[in-house]
Amino acid sequence: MSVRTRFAPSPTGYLHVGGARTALFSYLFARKHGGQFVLRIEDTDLERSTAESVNAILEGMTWLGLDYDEGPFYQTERFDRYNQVIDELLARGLAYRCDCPKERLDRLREDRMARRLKPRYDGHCRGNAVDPDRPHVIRFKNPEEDVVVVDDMIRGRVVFSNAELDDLIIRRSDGAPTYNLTVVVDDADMAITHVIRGDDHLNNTPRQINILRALGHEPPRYAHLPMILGGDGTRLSKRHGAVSVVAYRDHGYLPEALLNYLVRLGWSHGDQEIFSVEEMIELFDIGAVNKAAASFDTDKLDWLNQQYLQRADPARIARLLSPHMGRLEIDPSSGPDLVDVVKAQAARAKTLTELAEISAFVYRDFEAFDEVSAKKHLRPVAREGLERLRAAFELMAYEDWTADGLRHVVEGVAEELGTNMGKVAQPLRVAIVGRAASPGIDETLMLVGKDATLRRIDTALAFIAARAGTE
RNA sequence: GCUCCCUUCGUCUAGUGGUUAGGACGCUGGCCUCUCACGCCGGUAACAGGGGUUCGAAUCCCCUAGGGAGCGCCA
Repeated sequence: MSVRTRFAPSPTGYLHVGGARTALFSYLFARKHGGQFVLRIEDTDLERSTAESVNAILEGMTWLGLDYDEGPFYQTERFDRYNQVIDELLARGLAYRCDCPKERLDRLREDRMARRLKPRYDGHCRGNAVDPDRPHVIRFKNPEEDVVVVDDMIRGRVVFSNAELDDLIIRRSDGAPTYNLTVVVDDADMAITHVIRGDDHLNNTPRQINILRALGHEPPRYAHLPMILGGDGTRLSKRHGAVSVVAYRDHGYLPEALLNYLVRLGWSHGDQEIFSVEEMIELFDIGAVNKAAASFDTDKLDWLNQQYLQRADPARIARLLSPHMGRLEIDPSSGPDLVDVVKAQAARAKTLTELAEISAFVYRDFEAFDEVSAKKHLRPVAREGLERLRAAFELMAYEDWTADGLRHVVEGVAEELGTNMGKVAQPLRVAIVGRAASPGIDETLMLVGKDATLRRIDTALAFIAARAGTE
């Protein structure tokens, strides 16, 4: 039988990193075994499910490249099927109608809590003939004896006693089926062989297995993934900044970097840190996934993103960078090829957003010198060097404005002055970039171009003069 | 409260009875160097606690502590 996994989010929010990792692991497992990966939208909670959420989830999946073979299937479109199954359970005496009033249920709950017991429905209506025409819910008749064994691919053997379980509601009084029923029917109908999901579902699993068995199905294999915690070790939430995967895209992260980060959360392969998707598929082993929850560490994600920024095709990075330049109101087509900028800058940024910020100087004059840099490098002693450089640059023809030619000019001026490169290049760098960090001075000059270089040196000389006057 | 799950550097992890407890991020010292970054070399830092079992425990067992999940006409 071919392997079939599924990702089954409920559309009550965006796709967050925890969900994305669950989807990734399901995807990898299916791909590794040559099986299928199914997307199912669990939207039976009409109150909280929204179309925007569905779109956000699909958008996140697409951005990450987690392509599914079937779906998206929507549970709201399968109510007839669920009801058919519930009726069958009812007819076979495996489920029953219950009209216990809320007050009775509340009292039961309080009673049991007071007696230090787990709140649990007592099966009061099991033998009652409840009028089908009066308001009621349908409960599944859970076995009272024995145990249910979950042979989890990550947790190992987990045993639950049926005495701990109660007769759960499978159809609400409004006629809508509930989660534990729909999951089971869908996983069976969709021939899911491996259920990979968050470990918040581990406690639901014995109930689902019981329903599955009542329906005459063999349960699938289960793998319950540990949760992902925020950087402070608490549950992931909006407090932790960008929790939506699409927000990571907007903040300038590469999908392959996020995927790589996520796959290493709870899983590893020796000392390897960098994995392409192809490698993940080849090496991923669900049985080797950790049991303990992991904390999300933005610093490490940043490092990975920088690694990918350096290694990726510059042309592709340039395309992705363009909108980030746009956000700074810069039109890259107005200046040097963005691909050249990417080649010069890629190793210097952690995100596309940062890459755009540190590259803005190529396309437009900066507004003010970085205070610390200017104080250190734009001093009267730098004046003569800048003047000589300016004179030399002015004499250069536009077609000679090359990295090699520019480096010779700067080196030449340093030699004339009998000083080292740093004494000449740093003031020049601050003059044309605005701060003391940029690619090599030759590359930097080349990207900025002759006109802007001369203009900015003039500005810097004026700055030095003004400063000399006030001191 | 009850049931289930979890526990190695700050963080992600390797480790399956004998290791100087390894790697990565971060932090940090240095090298490279026209700056920053990259890269390279080095440092910092962990087996939650207590009992067992064993010649020998991070590894096996028990207890405690701490954390998490579930106990819904949410999923």
